[in-house]
Amino acid sequence: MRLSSLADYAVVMMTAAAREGAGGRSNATLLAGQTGVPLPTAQKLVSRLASAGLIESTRGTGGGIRLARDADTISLADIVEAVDGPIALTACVDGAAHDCGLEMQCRVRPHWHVVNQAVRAAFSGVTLATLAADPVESQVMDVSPRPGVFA
Amino acid sequence: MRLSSLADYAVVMMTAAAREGAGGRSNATLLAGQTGVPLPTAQKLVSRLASAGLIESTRGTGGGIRLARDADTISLADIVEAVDGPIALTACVDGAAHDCGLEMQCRVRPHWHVVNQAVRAAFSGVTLATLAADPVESQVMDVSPRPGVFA
DNA sequence: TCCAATCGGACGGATTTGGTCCGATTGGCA
DNA sequence: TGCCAATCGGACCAAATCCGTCCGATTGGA
Repeated sequence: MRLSSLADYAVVMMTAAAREGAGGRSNATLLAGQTGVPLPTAQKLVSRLASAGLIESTRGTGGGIRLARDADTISLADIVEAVDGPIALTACVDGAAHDCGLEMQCRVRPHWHVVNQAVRAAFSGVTLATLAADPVESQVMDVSPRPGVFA
Repeated sequence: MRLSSLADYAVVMMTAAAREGAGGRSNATLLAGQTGVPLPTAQKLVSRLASAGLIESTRGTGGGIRLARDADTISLADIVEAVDGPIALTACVDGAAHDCGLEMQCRVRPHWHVVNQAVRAAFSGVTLATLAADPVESQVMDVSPRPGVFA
């Protein structure tokens, strides 16, 4: 039940990218410097995030990356799935690969689907805009929904 | 974001053990036969589950294992944490080990705590009694639209 | 007292993950 | 128009973790 390091890094990098503003451009080298992620790893993540359609990348001199959508339309689930693949607690829940090996008419399986959806909902409920918000406010009261909260 | 195979097996085995009834005794060999889990692996799991206090094991001839508590007081979170360790999405959320490596005053960290709690709640909400219940009932409540599928 | 049955911990192999490097592509500049 | 610099994109390799197996320790019955 632990998130992969790559996914963790990706979230941090996307948060840094979001702080550049809507049209602000950045690049892998810059993000690596801001976040502390090793540069080669940052490059790999940029590649994956671009493939998933979360960021747009332009090559060549003066190129860089840019958020493909607004920050409030990108959820934590999007980022994690872009790096780690679909959020699937067990092999049963994702469509493919039913080589469960366990003979019996698995009684547990239908329940996994419910749990999996709950987990995914927890990730989908957090947007990148929330993550990029001022840390002071979010640090003090996170769960309580104060009125007029940025985002 | 995938559960370990060991944890998956443990859930299946605990479900099988719960179907033995409150005071019903079983053993690692029997559970392995019922669930399809390889015997050595089943033994390892029994060991861990006993250490966590979820089951009580007695050695010697005629020994075996037995649920330490009622099935409705054992949650999915208990089983998973007994095998995989604490449910912690990142290294930040579990108390120890703050060797994050990332310099900056991590803006993302306070949010991880919220997500982690939500995930843990999803696991805590499902009891072993629910898992051991008649699959027909749980199947109806399930999202799976097609009738009479599984396996 | 001996024997059989069961749990408990230790070891080795295998798959996945994470990190690094080099090539392909593009825009700017002389 | 040709060259060069900067950037992304994919492939390779090492490391760590996870899974499966085996053997020893312990206990109750005959």
